[in-house]
Amino acid sequence: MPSQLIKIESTPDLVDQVYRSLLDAISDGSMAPGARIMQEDIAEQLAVSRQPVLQALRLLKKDGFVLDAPGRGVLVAPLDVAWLMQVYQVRGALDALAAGLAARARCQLDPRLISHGRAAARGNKVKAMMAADLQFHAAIYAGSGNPLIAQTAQLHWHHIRRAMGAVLQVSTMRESIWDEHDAIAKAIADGDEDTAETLIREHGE
Amino acid sequence: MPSQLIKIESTPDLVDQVYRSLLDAISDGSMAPGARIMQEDIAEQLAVSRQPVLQALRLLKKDGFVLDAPGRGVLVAPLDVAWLMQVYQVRGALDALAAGLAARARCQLDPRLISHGRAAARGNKVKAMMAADLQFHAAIYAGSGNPLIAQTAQLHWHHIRRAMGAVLQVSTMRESIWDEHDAIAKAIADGDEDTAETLIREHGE
DNA sequence: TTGATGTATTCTGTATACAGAGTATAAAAT
DNA sequence: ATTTTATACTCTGTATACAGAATACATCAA
Repeated sequence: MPSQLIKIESTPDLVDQVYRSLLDAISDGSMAPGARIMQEDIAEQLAVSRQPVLQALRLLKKDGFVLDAPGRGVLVAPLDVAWLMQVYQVRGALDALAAGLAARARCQLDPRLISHGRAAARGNKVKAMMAADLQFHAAIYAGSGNPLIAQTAQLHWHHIRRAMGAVLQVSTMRESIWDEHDAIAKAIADGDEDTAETLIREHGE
Repeated sequence: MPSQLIKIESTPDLVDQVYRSLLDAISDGSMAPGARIMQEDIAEQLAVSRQPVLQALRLLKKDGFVLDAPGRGVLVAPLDVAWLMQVYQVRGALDALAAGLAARARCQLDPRLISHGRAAARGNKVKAMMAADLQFHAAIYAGSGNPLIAQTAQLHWHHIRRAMGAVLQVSTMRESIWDEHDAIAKAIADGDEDTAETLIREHGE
């Protein structure tokens, strides 16, 4: 054996690539809600056959990002306020669970997450703010020791990201959010489950 | 217009049928954990081409019921104790959320759910017990007014069903469970959010 | 007998081909 | 002019075909 070799990354599976590509486009709004999706168009744009596109669309359908339009193929799911509230509710419950578990594990979150978040909040790039927010929450998911939480919540974040990009509620993205994040991180580090859960619940508005 | 017509049920989509068929087989244990899945075999058994099978397997992979076995296709996900604990944790959080929301809505659960459950608990058919249990919890999900909860939790129940069927922990399926269910239903009907949440958390062991 | 190498088989993923369902358009009748 | 009907077109879902990757087996050498 020579020195340790880096593991070869698994095949770049076309279906997966198409899935991510479409998910990105839908999340960042470049595919408008309600827009009709035609397999052939996508396939041509991505230079693949319709087969991977078909499969990717089915995955997105399962996630709720596209809807069946019985006679006309599929549509990008419209942004429904009620639906979004439901997403927030579920994500809130997952956040609370994760925060509690992370607190029990006395997980020490990287302080840079918060300082970077504050820096982003002072800027005016919505994307950067959301990325920092997601990173903070993802760190809590990771700290919970339950990867299923991250897996489930990740999807919800894409829905939220979509809504954020559309509504552009920059005003609500205040630095006060990072005060709350700071408090949450402290409670988790102190192993104070109840406080962590309560804070992150309130944080969810 | 004649009287209102019942909506026509959507096309019976082969992918969906294969998906359900496989999910059932995996959940009830007729496809053993760790068993290797060959697309061609499944396709032949269900009298369809490999195409729908391929897509159904991808959906199951996303759900965690089958795993990639890089060189050997896919295999039925082995029953991992750690994984199952994670599933329980997440489902517990969803249950608590649903119970709280249902309580806020002062949802009246059908009392027959509980009487049927007690009847099943006195019997010795594991399947009937689990079905009754699921029905009770599903009623809470429905009462929460947030369909996303039901959708998410449904998948977890399949994982649990799989584990139950394998371990056959009949002993824990006591009638005491239905006393707890009864108390939960009462708390929900009374609109007592905190009690409902607390009870269902404890109920989750 | 054990190890390694080359070959054949097997299985997956992607592309192309085909058939069915639905919509839209155009033409005809009232 | 409006409504109805027929025809053509478009798009999806399924089947078949093809190519590549990985494993298993067999053969050969030490």
